[in-house]
Amino acid sequence: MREKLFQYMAAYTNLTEAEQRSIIKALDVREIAKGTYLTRQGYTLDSTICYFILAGCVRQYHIDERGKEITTSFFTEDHVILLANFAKQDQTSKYSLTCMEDCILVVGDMESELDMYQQYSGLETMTRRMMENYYGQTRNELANFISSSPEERYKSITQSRPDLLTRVPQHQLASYLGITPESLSRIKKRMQHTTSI
Amino acid sequence: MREKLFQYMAAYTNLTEAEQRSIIKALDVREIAKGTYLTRQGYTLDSTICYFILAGCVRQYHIDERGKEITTSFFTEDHVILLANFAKQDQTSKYSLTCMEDCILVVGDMESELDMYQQYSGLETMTRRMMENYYGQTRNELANFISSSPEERYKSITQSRPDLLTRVPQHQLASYLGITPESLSRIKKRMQHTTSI
DNA sequence: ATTTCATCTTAACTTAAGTCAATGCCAATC
DNA sequence: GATTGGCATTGACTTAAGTTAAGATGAAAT
Repeated sequence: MREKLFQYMAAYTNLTEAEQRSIIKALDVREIAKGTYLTRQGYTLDSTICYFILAGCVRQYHIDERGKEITTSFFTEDHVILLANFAKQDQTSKYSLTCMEDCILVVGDMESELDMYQQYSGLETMTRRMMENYYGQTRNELANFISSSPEERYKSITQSRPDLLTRVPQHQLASYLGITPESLSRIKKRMQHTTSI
Repeated sequence: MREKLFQYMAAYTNLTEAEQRSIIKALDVREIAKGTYLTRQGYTLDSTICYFILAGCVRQYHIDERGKEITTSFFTEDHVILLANFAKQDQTSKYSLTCMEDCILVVGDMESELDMYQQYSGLETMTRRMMENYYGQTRNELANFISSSPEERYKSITQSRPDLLTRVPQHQLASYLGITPESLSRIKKRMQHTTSI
């Protein structure tokens, strides 16, 4: 599974293969069981921790003021989660993170990565580029969400992330699209009619 | 105006003041007139360019398939724009960027910044941290947008970015909230009633 | 086999946003 | 001062999403 990291890193780095190998060897790769929580809303968190998803699916959600559960992200293969972004001022977590499947994650500690950046000068460049990319992707995701209606969002996700349709329950997917499960049901029904003509 | 950069950089860097000064001196700071376009939808763009906003407001928008203009970002003070994220495969721009006010921007070229990273070893660390932050902020923005209704979004923006309410026309703000100008009008009217009780 | 539970769907009804058209407002221009 | 154009609001109407409640399905548990 570590092998997957080579392909991924290749796009961002000019580190030598030897360097890549020793970096990857040093990484903390963990298998984490379905149902495990990486953090829970309201719990104090270690904001130096980050995750890179090699395999599996991690759901981000929270319970809002009215007691409703709202899913705001599905992190899957090649996605990165920075717990720093989950922290409120008091260092408790705004969101819960739960593994929807058995996952294989690289667990990173931003503090100890600083040592790695010292050892491998190209590594921080790689990380910077990756972050620039994640930033951009997320801005585009946001732009997409703003510009489209619930129905368009659903169509769009069937294109961009078709795996999600089978990997996660519909009511969580609905929530992630900003609508109720009932609305998603209706949208799918509407689409059956119009696409079969 | 360059002075503002010191304060901002301080939060991300351990560069010496002398280093910071020479970096800032080397930056390309430009005054750009209201109405200027930084890029236009459909035009070929230079995806190595990035902007840091020292003062002013830059609007991101596009014309959708039905010919409607949709505003998807307002970049203001301390925000960063990476044109790389605007590029389609053919290097034309998905979005237009226009200055809503006279702006003062740091105009960066990601290529030539590589030289700077060589000269100042702490600079890339600073950029990496900034990008990690932007990534996180945008993920939270997206989570916020997903979790809230149009009315909640409007309330939320009056808290988080009250300046926007006066800086940009209402119909563009409405679009940015994912609704029509008419709906925004009604939301404001509703709120007058309920808050005055 | 039965129960339990979660999930998805359907229906009836309410609410809010979209649409279309008209009006008022203001600032810029001639 | 009259006119134009852009913007914000309002009203009437349509459409779609939210809400509530009731079934249908299926998988897991007993």
